[in-house]
Amino acid sequence: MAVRTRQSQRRRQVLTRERIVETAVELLDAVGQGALTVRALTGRLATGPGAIYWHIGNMDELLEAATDAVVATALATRPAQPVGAPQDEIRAAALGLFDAVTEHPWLAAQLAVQLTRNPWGPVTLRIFESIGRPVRALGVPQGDWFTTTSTLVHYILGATTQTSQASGDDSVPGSEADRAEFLDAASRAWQDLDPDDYPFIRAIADQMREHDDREQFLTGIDLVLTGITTLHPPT
Amino acid sequence: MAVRTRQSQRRRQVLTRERIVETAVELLDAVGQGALTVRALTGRLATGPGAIYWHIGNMDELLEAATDAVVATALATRPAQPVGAPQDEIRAAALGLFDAVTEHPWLAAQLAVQLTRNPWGPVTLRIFESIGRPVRALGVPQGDWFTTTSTLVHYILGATTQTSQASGDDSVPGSEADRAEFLDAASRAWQDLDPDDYPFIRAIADQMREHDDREQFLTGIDLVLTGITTLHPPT
DNA sequence: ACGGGCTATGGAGCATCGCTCCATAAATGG
DNA sequence: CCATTTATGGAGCGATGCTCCATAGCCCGT
Repeated sequence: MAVRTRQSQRRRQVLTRERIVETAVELLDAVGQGALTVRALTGRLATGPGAIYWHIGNMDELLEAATDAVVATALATRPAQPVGAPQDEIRAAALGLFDAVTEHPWLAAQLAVQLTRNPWGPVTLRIFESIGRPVRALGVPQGDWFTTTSTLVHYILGATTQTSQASGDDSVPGSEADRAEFLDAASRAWQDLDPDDYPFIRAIADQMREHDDREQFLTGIDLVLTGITTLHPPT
Repeated sequence: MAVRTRQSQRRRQVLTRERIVETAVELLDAVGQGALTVRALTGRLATGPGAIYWHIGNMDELLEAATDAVVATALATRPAQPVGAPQDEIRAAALGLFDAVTEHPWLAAQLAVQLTRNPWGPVTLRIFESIGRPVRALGVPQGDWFTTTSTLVHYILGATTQTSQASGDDSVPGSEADRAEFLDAASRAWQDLDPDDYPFIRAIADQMREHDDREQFLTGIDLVLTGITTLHPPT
C-alpha cells in the first residue's frame, strides 16, 4: 500500500499549482507580458480552463504567484546569516531585484501593478523583510525601522520599475545596440524640447545618454544609505 | 466668412481629444480603474467607437493622456519661479503628486504601469523637470544632476504607487474607518507570520498600524534630501 | 472486490473587451 | 453647386477571462 499511497500523492501528476506557476513564468519569459493567457496555458499544459481555475482561482493571483516565485529566488541567493556589512546586504538584495527585472522584463510591470493593487502582498512583504533586516543591523533606532525601510524599498521599487528594456517588443530583452540607439534618440528628442518648459531636461540630455542603469541604481542606493547613516550615526 | 471660420474651428463641437480625455478622467474618478472602457466612453459621449478612435488611436494612449493631464494640474499648482528654499520646492512637488494619487485612486496604478511601459514618456518628463529644477538650485554639481534627480523621482514614484487605498472597491477612496480597520487586520496578520521567516516584519507590525502615509512620505523625502546635502554640501 | 463519494479534469460556451471597417453625414474648397 | 476631405457612429470580428458541467480517476468503508 505504501507504493500506492506514494503514487496517489500525485495522482497522475498532471496539474499542480506549482506546475502552473512554473509554466506561467516560462511563458512570460519566452513570449512576454501580453502572451500569458489561460488559453496559452491550457495549450502548454494540455488541459482545459476548468482544471487551471481549480488550482488558481484568478489570473491576477497567478501573476502574483509568478512574481512572488521569481522575487523569492532573486532574494534567496543571499545567505540566511549576514556575512558582510549591512550596507552590502542592502546592496546585494537590491541588486538581486534589479537583475531579476532585467532578466525577466515582465517583472517590472508586475511589481509595479501589484504594489498598487495589493500594497502589502507577499511580494512586498518579502522585499521588506530582506531590506529591513540589514537596516536594523545598521543601528537605526527601533522607532525608525519602519519608515527607514519604507524609504529604501520605495526607492528600489521605483527604480527597478523604470529600469525596463525600452524595446518595442515585450519579450526579448533587447540588445546592447538597441539600447544605445534608444538612448540616443531619447537624448536627441530632449534637446528639441521647448527651452521654456523643459530647461532642466535639456540640460541633462547628455548625461542621460551616457548613463548606465545599474550603476546609477547603485548610486541612488548609496545616496539613501548616506541619508540614513547621517540621520542615524552608528554608535 | 470670419464667423463661419470661427464656428468651423469646432464643427459641431461634438468630439475633441481634449473632451475625450476629460470624460475619461471623470469616468476613472467616478467608477474606478476597470470601468474605463470604450463602450462606457461611447455611452457618455453618445457616439461610437470609430469616432473615438479617430481622435485617440489607442486605449493606452488615452490612459497616458489622462494621467498626463492629472499630473500636469497636480504639478502646476506651484509658481513658475521658485519662491522658497529648494527643499520646499521639492516637498511641494512631491506632495502635489502624493495628494493627486489619493484624490484619484486610479492614478497610482497608471503611474506605475506607464513608468514601466514608457519610462521616458511625457509624464515622467514632467515630473523629472519639476524635481530637477530645485535639485539644481540645491547646489548639486552638474555632473550629478541626472543621478540625483533620478533617485528622488524614483523614491517619489515608488512611494506614491504604494500609497493607494487598500479598499476592496477601486472607485471610492475609502473612509478613515476602513483604513484603520485595514491597518489593524494587516498588523495582526503580520504578528502571525513565521518568526523564522519574517522576524523583521513582526517587529514593525505595531509601527505599521500607527503610521501615517503622508507623514511617512515626507520623512522619506527628507531622508533622501539629507543624503543629497550630505554628499553635496551647499557652498 | 466493489461501489459510493470526493477530487480533479477538460471542453463548451457566455459575457465582455479592444478595435476595425465602412457607409454616410457634415464641413470645406474650387 | 459639386467634389473632396473630415469626422462620425454602428455593426461586427477576434480574443480574452471565466463559468458550468459531464465525467473520469482516486480513496475508503464494507
